[in-house]
Amino acid sequence: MPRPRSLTQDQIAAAALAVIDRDGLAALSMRAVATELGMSAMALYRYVGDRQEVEGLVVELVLGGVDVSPPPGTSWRERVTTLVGRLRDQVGAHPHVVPLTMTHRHRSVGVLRWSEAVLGILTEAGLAGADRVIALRGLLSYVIGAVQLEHLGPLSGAGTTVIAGLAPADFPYMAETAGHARLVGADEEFYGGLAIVLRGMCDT
Amino acid sequence: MPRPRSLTQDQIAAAALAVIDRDGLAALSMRAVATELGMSAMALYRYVGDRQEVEGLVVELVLGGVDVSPPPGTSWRERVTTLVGRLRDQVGAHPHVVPLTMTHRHRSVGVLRWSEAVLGILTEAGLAGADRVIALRGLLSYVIGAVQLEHLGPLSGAGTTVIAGLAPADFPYMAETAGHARLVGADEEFYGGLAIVLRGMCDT
DNA sequence: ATCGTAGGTATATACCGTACGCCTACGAGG
DNA sequence: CCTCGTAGGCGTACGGTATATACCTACGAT
Repeated sequence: MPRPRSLTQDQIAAAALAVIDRDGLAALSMRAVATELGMSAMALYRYVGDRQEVEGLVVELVLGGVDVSPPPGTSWRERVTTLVGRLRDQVGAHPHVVPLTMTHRHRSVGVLRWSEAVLGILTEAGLAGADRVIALRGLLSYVIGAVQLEHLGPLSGAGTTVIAGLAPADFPYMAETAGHARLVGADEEFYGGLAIVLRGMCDT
Repeated sequence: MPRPRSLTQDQIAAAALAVIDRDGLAALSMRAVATELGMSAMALYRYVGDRQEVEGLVVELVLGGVDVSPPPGTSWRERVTTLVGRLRDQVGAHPHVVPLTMTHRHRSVGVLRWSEAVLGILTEAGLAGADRVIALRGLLSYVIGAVQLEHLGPLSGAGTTVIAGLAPADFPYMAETAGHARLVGADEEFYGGLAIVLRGMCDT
């Protein structure tokens, strides 16, 4: 065989992630990734078919790094909380990737492995059939939404500006809540919401 | 004053939404919106500063259309369920807009009005202070995540393909769950998950 | 040493957002 | 009624994007 491959897809993913972490998601382009790798833009197309595929690789790199071995010797709720927390931490380490995780989540085997682990714990908790399906999807929904809310919320404080500038009298509850919200940390908020979901999931 | 404005921002938003609904989100461009309105691309910049602003207008158009008047004469859980359902329906009517709602959610007064209404119901339910903050954010997280899971999941069945093709023996729970999942309708799944969140939110 | 495969690059196309400059339609003041 | 200034709308141009195509070339097996 002629000329061995000089690049792996992981290297491409790592280069793309480096670009995103450094310059933001908008800076991700085939040219930028190629430059990061010291190659021509078109050279990438020997390894990926598409820009979309590069994005998928980045998501896989980020989401695949989650440790899905459940912590032993604790209650099922604590174990799920740990797995959820690890997912959150991994995404939180690369905030700019958040929008990508959404678009490419469904093709990630990392998410699949994570879901499999969570399903195992839910099964131990006594859930089965449709209840278990709904519980997993509910959990996934919460995590996806919460992570996005956390990282895409106050982008440059624009959200707060809208609240502050727009007739506080018309939004009395929001105004009051905003005061409380400042005192609630991100962790407390995230794990508090998670506790709500876990509490409602089954009786035991 | 010379020459009255011939366009409102709502017309631009409607045109952009029409493009998105017809040709998908990727087809959204200043040129496409302008063509939809029968104008030159640059004419839009008399009314909008930016492509981002157009996107914001679309989100506002979609999210602002949600009726936030709580249905009378029912329990607080039912009322929240109704408001959440209306939000889901509105977004569900324009699935291609989902990724935009995420990016521009924080600047939407529609979301603000919706949150205000939900907060009112939560207050009646006896929630206050940090609990209420966490409950609202938990609810928002669930809705955001669930809507995305619903509309961005099996994009052209790619997700299912991954599950099916990838060693069912390594993912026994996922394989089994997939069977159950096919029998659970989207509505059942969505409102089932919502019920979990509402159940865990407070005791009464 | 040679040859075919496949890596890498250079070029070209089509599209994008948008800065700039021009023409012109229009409403108010004389 | 006529004129004038403002601001609407458009044409062009620039720099960016993804990617198709065609080419040269480095390499490993023969």
